[in-house]
Amino acid sequence: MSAKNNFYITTPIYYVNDRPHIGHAYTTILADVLARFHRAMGDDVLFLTGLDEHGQKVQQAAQQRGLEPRAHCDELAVRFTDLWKKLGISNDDFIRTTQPRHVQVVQAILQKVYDNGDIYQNEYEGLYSVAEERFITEKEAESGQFRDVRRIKEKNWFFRMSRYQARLVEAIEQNPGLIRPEHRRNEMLGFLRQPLGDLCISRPKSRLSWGIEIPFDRDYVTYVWFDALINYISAPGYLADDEAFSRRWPATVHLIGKDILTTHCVYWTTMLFSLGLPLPATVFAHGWWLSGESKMSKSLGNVVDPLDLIEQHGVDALRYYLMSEMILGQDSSFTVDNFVKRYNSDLANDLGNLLNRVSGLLSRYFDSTVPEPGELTPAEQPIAQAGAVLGGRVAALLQEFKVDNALNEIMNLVRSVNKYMEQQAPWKLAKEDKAAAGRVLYTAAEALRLSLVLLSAVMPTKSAAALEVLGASDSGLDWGGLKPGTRLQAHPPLFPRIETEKK
RNA sequence: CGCGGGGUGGAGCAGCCCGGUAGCUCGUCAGGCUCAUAACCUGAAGGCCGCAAGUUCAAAUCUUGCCCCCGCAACCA
Repeated sequence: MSAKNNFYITTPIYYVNDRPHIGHAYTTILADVLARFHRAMGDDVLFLTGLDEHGQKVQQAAQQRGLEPRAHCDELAVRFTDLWKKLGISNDDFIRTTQPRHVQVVQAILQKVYDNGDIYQNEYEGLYSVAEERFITEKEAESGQFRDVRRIKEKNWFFRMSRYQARLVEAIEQNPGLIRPEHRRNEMLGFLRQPLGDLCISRPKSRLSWGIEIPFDRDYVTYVWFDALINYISAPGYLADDEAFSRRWPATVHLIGKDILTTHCVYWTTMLFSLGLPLPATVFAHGWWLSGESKMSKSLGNVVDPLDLIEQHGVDALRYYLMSEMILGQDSSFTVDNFVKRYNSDLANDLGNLLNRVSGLLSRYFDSTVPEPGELTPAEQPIAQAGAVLGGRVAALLQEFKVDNALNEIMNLVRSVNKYMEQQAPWKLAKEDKAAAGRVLYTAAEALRLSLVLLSAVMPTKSAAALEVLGASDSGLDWGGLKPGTRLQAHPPLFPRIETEKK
């Protein structure tokens, strides 16, 4: 048995104080695309996502709804898992921080870190908002959005994060791939130029009861982030299944939004240092979806619900749009207008229409059967060559998280096939030189097949459907996967054009 | 001088590290084709590459200064 490469990818575990929105969907789809691609390449994949269920805001959200926190979480958990099902998410595990398997590990880790001497008791002093019942940051206080702010002191437990600052800086400097994209890495290095304080990791039960009890002090529960981050190791079996854990850890990539960079690059890494565990290979922070020009936020009421688009145009179209439109590591603007444009030009006009052209011509002139490829002429060379190397190019780009570039590469092949069809005009050739027409149609169909195989990670449903039309369901990335003599299936348009009203 | 990223035809991006015809997708206009989902193909218009100075035979690309936009500045998920 050959050892398969471990590919362990995580999304953040989502905080259940609100229902899922496009941001959650994006991160999870991105992880899903990478997971599917690596599975197809034969890697041993663990794709983990889940929910972060403890903490103040969950407690408050539950209270407002007149529910017990657990009942509130259970209800929202269904919303998330339902959405993942609709989005075609192929996660291998789904962790909830209230699960015993997680709680046990968190408590064991707290004890372990405490025994290491990395946890100590001290007074926490900070600005406290009586109205919000929580500590707020200087910046939040300056915003003037909090009433009854006063400076108070509170006894708490602290994690000796400062002890690992030098080691962390060294790790980041020595490993350019640890934090990506690069400007986020710079951001963290800049942040770490300041002395790092210790992290307050407890909350007194008197003001927050919904959390994991600290094993050596029952008057406190664990600060949510200390609890939540541990999911990345509790799920694959830390302290529970050594064999499985050693196979999985360190994670290949933690996929996160840019808003939780510090928690992952500073809190989490120093926690791992304290535990004596290696750091993940990569923490990748993507940008945000903006609604037009402005940030998407509940208070602005401009949050896009992914479900609406799925119902209207299908999951794969949404997945394709999100993956192709978001430029690596940057913010992107989400508008229905852009969605429609991209759908029509890429999916309907270029890809779907090409399938129609090819299958229509094969139906008319070749009795819906894949013809013989024949001898390739100089006209076919560029197509065949591009097709042969495309898989490698896509893999290399995905390695760099350049999903948008990878999709563009694939669509370039599709576009070049449309061009090739125009130049070769198999609908004319069919009447004069049947073999030549067969060669052209075989080449076009084969390039299309390859494109579809590579698009499978992004559009699993539509790609599978189209490959079935070509009778090439489980074909690979080598040129020539399409077998002459195979019968084509009839099919409706793959991506019906979205008709927009004329202006 | 807190740290960092960015300003390229109407929109979104690439090119900048390793100076030398400014590229791609969408949009606009014209033409072609007619196998196809009014789809496809070809061509054109449209840019003093944020501003200024410098280095150089030559700068979007290197140097300096300035202007503007954005992110970070922790214990909030």
